[in-house]
Formats: sequence, structure tokens, C-alpha cells
Amino acid sequence: MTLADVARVARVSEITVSRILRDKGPISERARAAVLAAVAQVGYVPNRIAGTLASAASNLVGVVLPSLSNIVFPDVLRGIHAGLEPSGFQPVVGVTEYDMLREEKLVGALLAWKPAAMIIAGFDHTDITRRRLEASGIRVAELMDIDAAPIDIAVGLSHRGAGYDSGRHLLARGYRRFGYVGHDWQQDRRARLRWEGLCRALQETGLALLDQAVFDGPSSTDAGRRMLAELLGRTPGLDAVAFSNDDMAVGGVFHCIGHGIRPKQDLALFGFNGLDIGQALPIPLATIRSNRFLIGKVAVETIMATPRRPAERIVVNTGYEIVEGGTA
Amino acid sequence: MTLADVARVARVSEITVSRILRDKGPISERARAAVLAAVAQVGYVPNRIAGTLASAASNLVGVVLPSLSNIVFPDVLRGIHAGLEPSGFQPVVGVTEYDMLREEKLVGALLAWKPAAMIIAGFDHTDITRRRLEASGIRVAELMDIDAAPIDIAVGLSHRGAGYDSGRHLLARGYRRFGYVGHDWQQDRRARLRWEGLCRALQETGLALLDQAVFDGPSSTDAGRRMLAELLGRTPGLDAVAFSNDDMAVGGVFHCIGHGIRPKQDLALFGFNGLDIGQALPIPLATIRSNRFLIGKVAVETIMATPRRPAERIVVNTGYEIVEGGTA
DNA sequence: CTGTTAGCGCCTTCAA
DNA sequence: TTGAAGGCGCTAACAG
Repeated sequence: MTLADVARVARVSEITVSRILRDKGPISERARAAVLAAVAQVGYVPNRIAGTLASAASNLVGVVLPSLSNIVFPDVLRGIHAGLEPSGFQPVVGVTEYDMLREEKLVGALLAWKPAAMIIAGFDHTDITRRRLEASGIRVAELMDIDAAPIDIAVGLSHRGAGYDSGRHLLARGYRRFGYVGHDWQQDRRARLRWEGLCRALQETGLALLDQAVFDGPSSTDAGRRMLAELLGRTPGLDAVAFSNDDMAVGGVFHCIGHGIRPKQDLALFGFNGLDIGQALPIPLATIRSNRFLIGKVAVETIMATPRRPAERIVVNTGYEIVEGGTA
Repeated sequence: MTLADVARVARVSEITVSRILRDKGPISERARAAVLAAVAQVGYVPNRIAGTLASAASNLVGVVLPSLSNIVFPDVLRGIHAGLEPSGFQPVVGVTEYDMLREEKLVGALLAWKPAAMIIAGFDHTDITRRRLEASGIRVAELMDIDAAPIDIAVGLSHRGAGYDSGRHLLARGYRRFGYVGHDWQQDRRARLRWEGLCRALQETGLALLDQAVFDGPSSTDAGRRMLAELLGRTPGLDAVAFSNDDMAVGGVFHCIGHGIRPKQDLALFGFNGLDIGQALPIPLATIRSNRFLIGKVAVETIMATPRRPAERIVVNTGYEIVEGGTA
């Protein structure tokens, strides 16, 4: 079923049908009624492929995320969906599993669909990826981070700043003997930035991390629990442990619950992300809320505000808030 | 940059370039080398819109999910991505927020992209949605559930069976005084099916739920905690509580931890889904693993196995396993 | 308010 | 092994 079929049934020209279906230009009520009836009668489904080819205006948005394994990027994706909803644009989603070569392939495949814009997590791309994104001329939003210069738009928060502020927060509460529990930095550059910020805060006070246990793999509750056990076994006397994120920190809280360690009184625990699960613990987790939904939503809104790529780069800071919780 | 530009530079015809880029038909090494050089030189990016229009063979797959708010559907989406990876197909994702009218619009918008197949969660669609999916002629996989007749393919598990088996499991361990903690059935038909299965198991033993607390909203850890508190306050003496899912059940465990109730000894708790968080608790949650990643992956594999829709409907049972845990 | 003309960029078919 | 012609379904631009 094509426009031509509808046009024949409605006894008008193709372009009239096209205009009516797109609500464009002045149309008589008679024609509109006839066309809408014909559309219903023949069960016409528009072909956006043809429409996009003819108009060179696709309503697809490429989305490239590193992972869907924890709730962080699904939250970003929710924000993207929410931002896209009013405009009727559709996201085409790719997942890289933190592999820059896979990302390169993916970006190539997505650009072939002539998307109206591209949303991609992080700043770590191959040269080819970066060049293609630049050359595409479409709007490109790089998400999560604002600690580097974007191709076009950056939307996120300063992870170095967040790490620094968590350090300041713990120092202000009197903690002095710091440990750190983390996960794979190769895959999570932002966790490393937070760690750097934390170290700087300690350094400014003449302190340093007394010990750290870094899991060689992705973050998880279970990894957090095991790494805290290891850290405490190795280095007694710590009074505060910062975790690379909430998943890890919740594991830490579980370890404490299972071993009679009282969070805060015996040991301060501090996370990052502000996940629901941390706030639902018997003692809510002290952490930093990272506004992931907002990052996705704001990215879309920034793209939509100016569909053409302007000369200067744009950096949008979605910020973060310290959540006091009860564990620090 | 189009095929024509590349052809001019390589001094061959458009169609030769097209064939080389698609690895089709016999091509001389000379032509191939010249074309590949020209592609690199002009920085050609193929236009899949045009390609799809000409060949009527898109590599897009429509994916319609009700929500991304907890990890369940992101897990399914991961499975879909994993299944799609080898073929180079791209998912176009829509989220309905459990709204059938939004689903209807979404399905219409996605079908306009002439996807090779459609993957959609659940069986609850408007008549129009169902008719459109049927009429599209493409493969349609309905996920999560196998307790109803699909349009084409169903991939999932019997939720009624899972509920029944969790009841049998608890009965076999000697529990007799049952409560239930749930969430919004309007939005989660599958939770209701599990509840029905549970009730049937009890009934067969001459028992019934003594009380239930159902939260009027989506499931969450916090809702689970509050509802369990309410239930236990109202009905003392329960020895087992089944939860509508793991999110709720983890909240229940948190309530117990915070109130000196020993899971299993004082009160059995049982979830559904087999989430990581439940297994990382100080006492791992007794639950049923629902193989969500597998559902997504198998759906794609089933679609790919027979790209044309066959006469008979296909139902794939991805099953479930009881996870003994330590809370029941 | 409606229609005609001429593509969009690629691929299928047929011919060489 | 290569090419020419024609068309996929729709829309921009220009006329009427």
C-alpha cells in the first residue's frame, strides 16, 4: 500500500495525500475527509524510509551506550526517551560493552541511517570515530562527563569534582583514616576521575589513602562486599571507606551487616550515584546523586534547541548533590 | 558524498561500487582496489535509507518495552542486542510506560521504518496494534510470557507456573501461614499470574493467603519494605511471605534486618526474578530466576531462524529455576 | 487549495 | 566481470 493507492481511492493526487498526512499547507476539509477515509480503508502505513530519502530529514537519533548491565545507562536511556517523546523522534540504540572498536563500527552503522543527531557516552573514541562524528555535521552529544572538551555538546557532571567533594564531606565529619574500594579503571574512566578528586581532597589536608582494594572487573554488589572484606582484613583501623559507586558500596554495607560492623559509628561508607537501592537500605547510604535521567533528557533538549551545529562547543553541567544518608 | 562520487573517482560505474561495498557478484581485484581507495579518499558513508528503499530489505528491528525503570527490561534489551550483534541488525527502541495507547502510536511509528521484525513485551495490545502487527507480515515476537496465544512467536516463561512452583516449594518446607506483598496489578499482569499460581498451590493443600498488602504503584525496594511492615503489623503469626518480585522482596529483607526478624527462622521470604542484588544480600534471597537475558536473545534467534512468518505460531519456553537462597 | 515535474541514493534486472 | 536503464515511495519546488 503506497501513497498512490490512497490517492487513487480518494481521487486526489499523491502530493495532496502526503500533505494531509503531514499536516502541511492549506487543505480543504473535503479533501482531508476523503483522504483520511481512504487511508483507513486501505490500511495505509506510511513509509518513512522513502519519506526520509526524499526530504533528507530523518527522525532517527543514534544512541551509543557502553553497557546496559547496571541501572545507570538504562536511566540515561529513559531520560533520552523522555526528551524525545514530544518530538516523535526514535532512538536507534547500540551497545559497545566498553569496546572502542565496537563503538567505531556502531557509529559507522548508525551514521548510515542519516540520524538527525547522535548521543554517545563518554569522550573515549578512536580517531576514526571522532573524525566521522565531526564530519557528519549533525549534532553530537557526549554524555556523563564534562572533564574534557567535547566534539559538539557535553552533558554531565565533573567526576573529579564529585570525588573531591565526597572527600571534603568525609573530612568535615572528622574521618581521617581512609580506604578505597573500587573496580576496573580500564573500563570506567569516570570512576578513576572520582578517585583522583578524592585523593586531591585528602592531599590538601595532608592525608592520603591508607589502602585500597580494586576489583579487576565490572562493579557489582558482590564485588563490593568481597573487596571491603579484603581491605579490612589487610588494613585494620580504617574509619572511612569510599567506594567507586553505589553498587560496590551497597555490597560494603552488606558486609558490615553480616559482620557486626556498625556503619558510621565503626566505619563510614560512601558511594556514588544515588541509586534507589542504597536509599532503601536499613541505613540509607551516604552518596552523591548523579542525575542520570536528567543527563539523557537535557542532552536531547540541547540538541533539539539548535538542530544545526553551532560554531562553539556547548558544555552543560547537570551537577550532583551529596546525599547525607546514614553511613557517614 | 554518494556512490556516484566514489564511482567517478574510481573510474567505474556506480553499480560496481555498490557491488564491491556489499560483497556481491564477481569483481576484479583491480576494480576492488580502486574502489576501496576511492571510498577512503572521499570519506564515503553509505546511505542505508536509500539502500533500504531500493532493496526493500531493512536491517532495523523494532523493540517495544513497557519500562526501563528497573533492571528487568534492560536485561531483555541486552539479550536482544547480543542476539542481533552477529547479524548487524539495529534495534529501534520504544518505551510505552505500560500505556497501550502509547504502544499503539509507537508500533505505528516503528512499522513506518519497515523493520525486518518486531519485538514487543507482553500480549496486552489494542486491537489496532494487533491488527497492524498481523498485517505487517513481518515476524513478531511477544516476550516474557507464554500464558496466552501469540500473534506469531512467544518467548518467555509461564508466570502462573512460576507462582505455583514457588507455592509448592514453600509448602514442601513446612510453611503454612502465608502472606503476600505485591504491587500494581493493573500495570503488571504477569505479577498477577504468579499470584494466581501461588493461590492455586495453596488451595490444593486446603490453604489460602491469610493476608496481603498490595502497593498501589510500581514495584520498588522501598515499597516492599513498607508493605511488609504493614502486613506484619496487621496480621501477626505469618510464617511465610511471597513477594511480587525481587525488588519488593529485598525491601522485605531490609525490614527484617532493621527489626530483628530472622529471615527463614522467624519468617520465610520469597521473591521473583533472581536479581543480583537479592543474591548479594547477607542472606541470599530465595527466589525464581527468570532468565531475562535469554528471553531477549532467544527471541532474536527465533526470528532470524525463519525470516518469513510461517503458518503456525511458535512458543518458546525459556523456563525458570528455583533459587533456594537462605530466606525460605 | 491542488497538481506536475523531477529527483533523493541506491539496487534489481537485463544486457553485454 | 561490467554497465545502462528504470524504479523503490515519497517530497521539494514551482505552477496553476
